Amino acid sequence: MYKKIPLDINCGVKIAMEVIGGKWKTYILYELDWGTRRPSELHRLFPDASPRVINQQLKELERHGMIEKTIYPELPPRVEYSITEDGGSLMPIIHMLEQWGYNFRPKMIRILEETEEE
Amino acid sequence: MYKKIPLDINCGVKIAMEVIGGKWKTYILYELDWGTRRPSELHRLFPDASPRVINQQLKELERHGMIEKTIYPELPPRVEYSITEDGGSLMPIIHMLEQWGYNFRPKMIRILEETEEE
DNA sequence: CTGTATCCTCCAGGATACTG
DNA sequence: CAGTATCCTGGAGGATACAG
Repeated sequence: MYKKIPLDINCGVKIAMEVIGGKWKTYILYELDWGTRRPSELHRLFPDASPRVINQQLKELERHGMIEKTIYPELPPRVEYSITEDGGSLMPIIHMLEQWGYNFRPKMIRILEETEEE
Repeated sequence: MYKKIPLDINCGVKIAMEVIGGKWKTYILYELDWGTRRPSELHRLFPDASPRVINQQLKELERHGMIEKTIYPELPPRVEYSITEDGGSLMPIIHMLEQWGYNFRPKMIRILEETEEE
């Protein structure tokens, strides 16, 4: 039976997955890799995700040191997120995943059609 | 609100994740990349997973064309799984994930300790 | 040995309402 | 604008029993 280990800390793949596995994390990293973004901008960029969830994912990415949060104590308060060096080291992997998935896309579409379990 | 799209078929990353995202899939691919394996061998290799779950993941990997199943109609029946060319094309990515995670491991351990939410 | 059918638990992620 | 607190639900994946 599976033991609820805090995380398979001995498995590199699992560690990486823990960091990028969140539903919106790769999108966020991809976006921040282009430049700094404010929370409200991100919320607008991902209208399919509720703001709460985006904030959640931002918090985790920040905790893992993939992104950085800068708070400008203005009125109203302004917040900006940017990618860190560690976060940047993730981009090559994300691009590989994207490329592979894109190449596989035609086959995936056929598979989904043929085994249609809609 | 998030629409239950059968899969973000337009996002390469999500397609790749769909294929390798299962809890035991990378382990299985990793193992089959070394050589052919019978189900019972895999069950023994991953004692923390119930056989049912392994079979599940095998089925999905097969459906996606990452592995191949060969049935020898003997008594008792013998079955062997092997990795396909498409499956093999996944290995570089898995190795990158593993490498990145392994490099990040020390930091991850520190993060887990400091923010201990056990 | 290989595989399916049942049942159940847990939690990521979604909706909503609210505070500063 | 930024952020938190509540509540809720679907589905991945776990245990177990059983069939070919």
